[in-house]
Amino acid sequence: MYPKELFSLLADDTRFRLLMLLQEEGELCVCELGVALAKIQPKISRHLAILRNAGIVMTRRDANRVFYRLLSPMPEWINQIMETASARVLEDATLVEEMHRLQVMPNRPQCNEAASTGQTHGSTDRFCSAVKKSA
Amino acid sequence: MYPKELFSLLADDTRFRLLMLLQEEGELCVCELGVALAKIQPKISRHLAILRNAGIVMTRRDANRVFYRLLSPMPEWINQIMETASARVLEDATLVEEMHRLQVMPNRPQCNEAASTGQTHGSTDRFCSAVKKSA
DNA sequence: CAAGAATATACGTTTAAACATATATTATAG
DNA sequence: CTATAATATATGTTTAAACGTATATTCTTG
Repeated sequence: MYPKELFSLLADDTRFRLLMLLQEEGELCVCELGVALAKIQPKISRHLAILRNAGIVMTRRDANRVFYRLLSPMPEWINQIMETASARVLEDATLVEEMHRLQVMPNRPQCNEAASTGQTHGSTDRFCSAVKKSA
Repeated sequence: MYPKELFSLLADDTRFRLLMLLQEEGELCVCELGVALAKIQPKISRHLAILRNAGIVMTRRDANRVFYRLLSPMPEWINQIMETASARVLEDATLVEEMHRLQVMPNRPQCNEAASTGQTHGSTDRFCSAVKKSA
């Protein structure tokens, strides 16, 4: 990935907040991210798809939830930039509000909640990095 | 400046290259930047204006040339991000080509060339940071 | 003063990103 | 199988950034 591409990803507010949240929280599913950012679902999914196609996040399916987290290992230069950005972000109130919405979220899925409920139909918990080729 | 604003500045290719060049070369006038990037003058000026209004570059007038350089002192977090980016940039050939075009530029102005030619009409060499308020 | 050089901006157009709504996909539960 | 939940994508529209061309500004030289 070229610096310009990374900066384009970070220049959109929704994507920037998604990445900051994943950096702080580690792993979140689409509905959690939607609640935290208070944005409608297709908007969250669309921006997550952009991040996924850029190869900067990974996904894990668990039942009918999809959990997102930052690519690991992350290239060091990207890591440095995101760390610097997140240090700045911690200084304003937005992230605090987002994390609060998460904490009071009704029916918030615990990580692996469904996975510990026992098997149902198909097997779950597979990882994929899903970098799609551009058109 | 918020991280999102910085990333928006860096997401445009012309602005990104302008900043990388200023970081490597220290101070360059508009016509030098135009030659290095091989772009038409209004395009260079327009993007320099965006950088200037964002407060990330400073200008110095010398005769009828205007020299640009990075804001100093630069906020540390911005500095970190630009350093990380420029380390990546040094790995590809584009910057080398740009600096070569500078070296072979005909009538390339030396820094302070006109200033050392003696006074003409008005005084020059004033600094300004020129952060314009947004509409 | 007029002429010319370097830079800046205004204006109308083009391009690309983001959007909301609707619908498709994938998986679970019954 | 059907119904429902979570997520993804397709489509047409809106918005904002970048563009090229033309022109204005600022300064120097004579």
